[in-house]
Amino acid sequence: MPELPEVETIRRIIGPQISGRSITSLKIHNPQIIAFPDADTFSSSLVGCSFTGMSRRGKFLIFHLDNGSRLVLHLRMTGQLLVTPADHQEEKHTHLKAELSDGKQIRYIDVRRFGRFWLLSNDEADTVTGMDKLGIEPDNALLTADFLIEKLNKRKKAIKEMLHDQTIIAGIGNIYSDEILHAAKIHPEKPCCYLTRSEWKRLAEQIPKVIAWATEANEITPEDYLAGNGKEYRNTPFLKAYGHNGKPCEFCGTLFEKLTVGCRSSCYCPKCQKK
DNA sequence: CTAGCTTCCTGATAGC
DNA sequence: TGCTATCAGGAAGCTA
Repeated sequence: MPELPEVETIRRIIGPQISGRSITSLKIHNPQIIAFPDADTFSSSLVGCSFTGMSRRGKFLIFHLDNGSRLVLHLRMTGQLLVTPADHQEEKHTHLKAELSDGKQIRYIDVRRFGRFWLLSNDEADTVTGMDKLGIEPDNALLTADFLIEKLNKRKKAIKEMLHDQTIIAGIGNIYSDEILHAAKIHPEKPCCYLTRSEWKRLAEQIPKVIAWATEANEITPEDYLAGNGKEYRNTPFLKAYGHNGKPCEFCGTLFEKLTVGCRSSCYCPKCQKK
């Protein structure tokens, strides 16, 4: 379940390890992970390309190539991205392996195979990946109480569900919606149309704050990242709300309770986050 | 336009 | 011990 902070961590770790290297060969073990174009075209187009850098948009990772095309990856639930020495022990569920010009390999591992790759030539639009529909990044200065009110004030849906809507703010998933709502002291089930102005204001403040904090908490060396096979770096031990059912709230000591909101598990403090 | 439902997938865990 | 049921959840695609 990598969300924005985890995806950003991956970008910071992997980006410098691939920049300037080219792909000398590529093997796709499971074509299902290639969303566009077909696996054969994907493969033959990539071989010989050189990476110029890596960026991120919401939960999408974007590899920039020297011929102007972009390799896009969404990790969904269980995707893992590694740069490894050639002789690194191969993980189960490795679906793609690319040899790099420096002798290392890029590997994509995904237990549940929800993750997807796209290869966009330089004239291909973002409609192919759906990135065109993404909302603003959490650190965008446009993210104010007024922005949230304009987008969400009339909606009846629970605020927790709306935080997951990637077309409004990109990058928030189930972990950080719990963290953000706890930090902003808002009940996850509260319908958007009942939020007060001061609650919208707290949300607008806490969204970038929580995401920035989590990104820093995630910091890791490339060595430790590889040792954990690209999945054990996640900041679960630092979280303050997600998965804290039965544990005390850091603000008031009240025990967290569990709730299902829109088919998603949710932890909240019943005293700080009143409905 | 919104809302609700289903699909994809495997591994960990709970219950019997 | 060994089996089955449930849950984890991001996002697309569908219907109403």
